[in-house]
Amino acid sequence: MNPLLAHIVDDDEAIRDALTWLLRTRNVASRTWSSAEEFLAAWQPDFHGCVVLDIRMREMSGLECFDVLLERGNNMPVIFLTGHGDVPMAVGALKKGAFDFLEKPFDDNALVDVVIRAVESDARRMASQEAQATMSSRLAQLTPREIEVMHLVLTGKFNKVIADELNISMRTVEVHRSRVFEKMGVRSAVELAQLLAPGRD
Amino acid sequence: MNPLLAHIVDDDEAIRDALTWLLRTRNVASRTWSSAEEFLAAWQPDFHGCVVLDIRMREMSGLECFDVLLERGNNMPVIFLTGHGDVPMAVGALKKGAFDFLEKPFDDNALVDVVIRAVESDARRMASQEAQATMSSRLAQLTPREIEVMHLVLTGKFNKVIADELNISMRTVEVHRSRVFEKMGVRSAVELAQLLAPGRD
DNA sequence: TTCCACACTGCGGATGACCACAATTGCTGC
DNA sequence: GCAGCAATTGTGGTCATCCGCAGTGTGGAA
Repeated sequence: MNPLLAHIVDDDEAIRDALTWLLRTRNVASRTWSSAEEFLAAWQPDFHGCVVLDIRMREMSGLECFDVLLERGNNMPVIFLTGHGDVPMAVGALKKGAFDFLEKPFDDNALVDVVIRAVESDARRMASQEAQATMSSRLAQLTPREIEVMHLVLTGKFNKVIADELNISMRTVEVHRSRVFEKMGVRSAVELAQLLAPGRD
Repeated sequence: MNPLLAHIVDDDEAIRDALTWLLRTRNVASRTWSSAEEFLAAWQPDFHGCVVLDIRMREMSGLECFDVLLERGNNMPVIFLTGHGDVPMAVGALKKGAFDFLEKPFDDNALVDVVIRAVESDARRMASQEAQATMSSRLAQLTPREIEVMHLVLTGKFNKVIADELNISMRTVEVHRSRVFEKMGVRSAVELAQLLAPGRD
């Protein structure tokens, strides 16, 4: 259903092939690109899995490619490979959010383990992001006034108080409140609060 | 009120003094130790600020010291300094949660900037941890039955339904519910949900 | 102009939440 | 045994919520 997938960006065909083969034996599919430019041209916001990125490549380097991905809002974990890395480079990459930073020659199993952790991490991210997308689409259905009322409801205020603050009648607040519950698919203010505040219990 | 504080662990007195002086000019206080052992012996769970940790020291290394801190549940950001670090060492430290990893010779201003970011980050952590501690102490005051009822209340169920599920009368549920609100310092189920689900809006 | 979404309001009733008053049972510790 | 806490239940009343029914007004789209 959700195939594990690694995006391999390296200008060395031997590395690409070796990695692809290695990952296949561990049940992870691969897509390969021979340059950062090529990968970036193909990249879409809905890409999932992880990125294995060689640092030293002709033209655009892996680090530059990473920066572009960050600008574009990429969410996939990025694993760097390098033969000539130094400490500041590794530190900088990790602090920017890279998933890992491995030096060549690397242990095959170690790399595959890292890739698997990365794709699994991405799968978890996708799952939580999906729930969030549902929320956003529901919130988008609310009228401005409904959103306003919803926020006040979420503070635990009585309808009477909300009515006073908005200078409208209690009945109107009730109507908005009811519509909010209906559109958000909940049956009480508590459920709404839980929905808008995930990760609990 | 909350003095910015750096814990400097380095067996080179010249470095300790230089760092202390540098930080003082930027309004950050320092405490210094000449070995990891000495620092660990003094360490208390309520230490705050940040740790500046040299990696190569006689006896216990900075990395070993870091591991001990992690076991003990240290929360302070740890900044590593090293003259002979390598990439795997830096990557390992950062993935374990180190705040930064700097190579000597380092730029004075850069280090001070990092330290300041670290102590500020710790101050934020302390603030949120404090709120969480308040929560925990309040939750600790609840009886088992009250906690049980609270969880059901937080699902948005009616008192009647909760009563059925626990095989008790509605009146009893009301009493527990009321005590929960009282002990948790809230006035409605929505406020309770907000309290137990921070970081929203 | 007609239709429609949105905001607004009132009335009255059913249901749920909350509370003061009052009380019983069981267990723990002095 | 008695004090104290936790859990339990009932009565009766007040306040809040929820909802159907009914209606007004406004601004934008067809």
